[in-house]
Amino acid sequence: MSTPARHTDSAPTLATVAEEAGVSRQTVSNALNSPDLLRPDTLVRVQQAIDKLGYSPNRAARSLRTRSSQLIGLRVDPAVEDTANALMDRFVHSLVESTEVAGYHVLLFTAGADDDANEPYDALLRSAAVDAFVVTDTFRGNPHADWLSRQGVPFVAFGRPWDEPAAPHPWVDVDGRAGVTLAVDHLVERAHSRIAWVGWQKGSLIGEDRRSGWVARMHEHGLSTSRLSARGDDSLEFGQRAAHALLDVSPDDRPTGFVCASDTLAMGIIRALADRGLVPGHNLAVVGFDDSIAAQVCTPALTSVRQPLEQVAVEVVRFLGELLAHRPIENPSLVLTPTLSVRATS
Amino acid sequence: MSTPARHTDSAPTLATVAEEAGVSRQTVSNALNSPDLLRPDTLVRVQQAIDKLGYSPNRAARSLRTRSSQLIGLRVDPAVEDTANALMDRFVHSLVESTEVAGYHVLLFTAGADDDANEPYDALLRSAAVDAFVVTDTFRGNPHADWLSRQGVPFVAFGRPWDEPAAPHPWVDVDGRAGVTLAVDHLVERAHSRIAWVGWQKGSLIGEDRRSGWVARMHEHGLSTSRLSARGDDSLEFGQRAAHALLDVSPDDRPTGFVCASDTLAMGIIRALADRGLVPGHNLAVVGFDDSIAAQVCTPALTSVRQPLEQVAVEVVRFLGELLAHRPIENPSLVLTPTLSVRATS
DNA sequence: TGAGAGCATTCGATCGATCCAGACCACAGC
DNA sequence: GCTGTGGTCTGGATCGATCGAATGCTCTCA
Repeated sequence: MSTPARHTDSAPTLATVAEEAGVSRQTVSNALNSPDLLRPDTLVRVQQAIDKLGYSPNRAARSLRTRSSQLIGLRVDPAVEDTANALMDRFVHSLVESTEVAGYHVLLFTAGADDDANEPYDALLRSAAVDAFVVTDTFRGNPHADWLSRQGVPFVAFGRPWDEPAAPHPWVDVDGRAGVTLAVDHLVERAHSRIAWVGWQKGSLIGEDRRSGWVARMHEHGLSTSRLSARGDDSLEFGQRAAHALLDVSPDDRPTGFVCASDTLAMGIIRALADRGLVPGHNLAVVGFDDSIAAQVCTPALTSVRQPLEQVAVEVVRFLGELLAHRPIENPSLVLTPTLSVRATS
Repeated sequence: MSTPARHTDSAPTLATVAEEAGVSRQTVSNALNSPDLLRPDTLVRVQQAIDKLGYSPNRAARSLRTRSSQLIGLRVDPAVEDTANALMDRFVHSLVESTEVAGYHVLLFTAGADDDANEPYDALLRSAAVDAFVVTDTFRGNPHADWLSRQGVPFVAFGRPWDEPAAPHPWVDVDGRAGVTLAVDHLVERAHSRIAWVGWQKGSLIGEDRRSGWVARMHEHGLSTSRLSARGDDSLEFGQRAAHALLDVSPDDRPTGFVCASDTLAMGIIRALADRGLVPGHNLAVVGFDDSIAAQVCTPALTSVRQPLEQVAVEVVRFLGELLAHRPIENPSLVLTPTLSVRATS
């Protein structure tokens, strides 16, 4: 088997393999990159030499020559502990798996303490450390997308360019509006008619999109939305306050169902209900958004809209492949539909 | 400002900068790597040329020559959605930040569908894609550590080598036993005397370590541990079953406090209490382990042992630095102490 | 028989940085 | 004046892969 401490020895190179197989360096290179160029018997001979020596091409050398690092940059923001961040975990896992299938790896970086949040993107690209980026900004729009586009930086976004629907870069997004529609339908089926919305400020276009699903579907069901909407920041505290405010009205006006822009807000509502000695379930329902781990393990378990992150990752990587191969993408945008994970709170 | 589509043009190289500054390539290289070798006025001239051209050294070329990629490999396991996995999120963020300060980046990879889980490590190292690894296996021991050590692979572990305390590689770990001790003390202060342990099977050495904190501290307080312990897998369902079993005894024998090996188990206990119409708080207490997001947002919010992951990451990177500089590490192991995040369930 | 086509393989140059050895210069000491 | 020393800077070789052009070879067909 392998010698101990082998990794302190010098590794075999193309030249080593070539000598072992009795061919030239280029032939070994071809055996790896375009095997169909070789005569079958030569290919076998080279393969045996490669296996015998345990050879793997040096990525730095290949990268230098081909001008491609086979790395995809992904920015991870400073660790804010909330449910949305935990959501990224699922996405990152899927992304890593998908990129590997395509022969790439994922490189993580942060914005650092720098004033200019674009700087790290530029630096990584200038030094040819990565071939492209995956940009994710799920809460508000993509502040970087615009700048990156103008700079000619290759990237694919998770999240659509709200401010500029005709943006040229490829993107994949989840239909938040459709997700909320699912939630409303679900509560209507459960005989709820006064269904409230607890979401984000008007500034968040994602928030407005999700909210629009509530407004539209409520009206389609012939239900009123008046005085049933609350807007604030994405915090448990706001969810809690909003629920209390919505419930502090005459009994007939009280909502019996809550649809939220995030699981964090939904958790706040559950806490507000607990403050009042209430538990969501049959008569009172709460639906979150993101299907975070917290939604799954809390008691009672939270019904939540689940984004198909695995599929998002796959599609993002597909776009990346096209982009890096300089193939034109006929339809560089894709909207996927979420599902509803029904649990105890509804 | 910068020209649009600049990244499709060819980037400046050392030679470009050298010409611009009227010096040789080597001098530019020195300006970057050992500025003290240059005369101050030359350094300024070179710096100006660098700034003017917006030059960044090509990582592939540097990596090829210096035989160092400045990348640290980190394996992310297939996305199992549980509270422990979310914990890694915090660690990864901190790790990325710490590595950047040290001039490194983090590269993610998976074990893939391969039979041999060591293969990806070997492949990345053979191809010189990474300089070292960070290995994390928080649930059971480090199955890879042994193999990696024998292969001479440079790595630092988060989690101590339970099966071989004298293992030669550097590692950083959190004192789970001390964390549980904190939890027990906290409940004793709150006047609990029948405090149960809900943890993992005997096979898990981490689990045994945590449990030993409970056993020892209970006895130090002169409290009995008999018939107050449950062991099973790390699932909400087991936590729930265990709590029911522990409570299905005569009233005098019932535990009033629960200390758990994980937040997942604690969530199961909370659910079991809910099944019985009980809510943890004053008379009944539950303490989790990991301080996951779920612990923070569920209702009632869960008291939990918090691992100092940010500090772990910093120390791991410090060890990595020493390791890669081939400096001997006098004391290559470090145990950090967790804290207790006190919330509503206690 | 010899020109031409097609395939398998080889050779030299190259990507962009750093290593290494040595050149140049100013200044001190004998 | 000549050697020695230390601080600066330079040019060529090198890391290990791929690119591009060219070679040798076999086989076909006039």
